[in-house]
Amino acid sequence: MLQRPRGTRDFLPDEMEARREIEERMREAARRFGYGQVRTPVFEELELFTLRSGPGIVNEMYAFEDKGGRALSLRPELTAPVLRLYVNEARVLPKPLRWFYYDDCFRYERPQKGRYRQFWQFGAELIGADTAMADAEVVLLADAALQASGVEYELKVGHLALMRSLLADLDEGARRAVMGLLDKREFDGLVAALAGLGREDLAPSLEALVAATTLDEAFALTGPLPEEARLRELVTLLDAAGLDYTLNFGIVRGLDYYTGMVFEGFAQNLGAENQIVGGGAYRLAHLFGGEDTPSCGFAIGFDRVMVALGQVEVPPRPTVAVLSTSEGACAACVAAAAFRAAGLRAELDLSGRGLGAQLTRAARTADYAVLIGAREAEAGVVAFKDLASGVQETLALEAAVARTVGREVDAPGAR
RNA sequence: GCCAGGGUGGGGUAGCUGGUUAUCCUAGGGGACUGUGGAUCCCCCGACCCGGGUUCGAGUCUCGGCCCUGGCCCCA
Repeated sequence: MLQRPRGTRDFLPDEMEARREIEERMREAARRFGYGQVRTPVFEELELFTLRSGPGIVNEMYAFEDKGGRALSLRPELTAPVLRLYVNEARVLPKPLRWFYYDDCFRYERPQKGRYRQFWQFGAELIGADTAMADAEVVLLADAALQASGVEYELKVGHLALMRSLLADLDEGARRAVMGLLDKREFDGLVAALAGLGREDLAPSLEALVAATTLDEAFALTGPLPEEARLRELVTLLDAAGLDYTLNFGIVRGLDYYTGMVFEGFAQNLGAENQIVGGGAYRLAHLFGGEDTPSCGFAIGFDRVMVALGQVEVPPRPTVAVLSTSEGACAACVAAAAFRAAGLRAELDLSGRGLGAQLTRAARTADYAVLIGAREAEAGVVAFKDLASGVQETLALEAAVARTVGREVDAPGAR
């Protein structure tokens, strides 16, 4: 038997309902911030991603050559494609651009909890704004989307300038190594690495910076920096907005194009892969041939949010089972159409079995049953049954539809 | 790429010191039941991941592969 490719998943209707529900809540959050959706191709020129992330990532990508010999790859992330879109198509649009996206990405990695080879990202990019308020807006949108989903998580906000100022003397390779160790809180390794560089003196202040939880603590370690005023303003804005977060200057965020503010969010019960959002201010457009444009964005690991949420309660939609004998088949189709037109879910019974058997099935899957046999068809009425209460009435079709519209559905114990 | 634990009907499982027709639950189909409820009863359907080895005989032991789950690495 054919198998689904490794690291991919199939989604059945119940799970899709839950995913669509959460997607819709995030989408609505973005809309309320004035963000519009963009969509880019599922594959791009390979170079787009190596320009952003370095040649080393080719191994982790679904890279391939097409029949014309072009080096392409399924997208492993969406920030680079969206910025490529901006450079290609949208350079002259009035700034700032407020865009969001929800699409699938592909990485050739070893699957584990919350990590799949095809996964979905919900994210946003704010392009062409370079103020503390722009930074704040992006963090607040990320939080709004996650809050709307209902996931419980911890938000950490930081700024790269502080750590970089402490490491300003180191060459790039050493700086990367040190930042990587700090990101993982590997202080023993850090001390050893600094010793190898002859800079043991940095260890205390670096460890203190990672532990710092206030701006005053952090800037006491670094001294005054040009970024200080904007960072202080950002914190003031986030606090005024009532955001629940902590400051953390140990956030590294991998790559060099992040320029200032950075943030990450972590959820519980996710095992080793517990980061559900990451973002920050960056400059990327110039890599793709555009002007050097300040941008800020984030990406939410949608599948991880779904794992962290567990069961998602989707508002029930009343279902009408339309049951009929052969004499009532035509009337049943008409009745189903009337319920559908009223916004209900109407399911015809296709079994051709007796009404008793049809009702047995309906009782498990529906909230209401409409029965149309020879008697009802002849009289031009329907038998309308509320499956929760057991009450049955003989009504004109319009009256039966009216019985269901706007009515709350009780606990779906009948399902 | 590395490590650990796993793969038995669609889902969940028993069998694991090798031995007749592989257990049970559930789901699915049919019937009792051709106009009224989820019950009950009966019947049916349907599985040992793949390949090699040991053996008279392998779901069971052994080797390799594939896949799953989680962890390491990585995490744009």
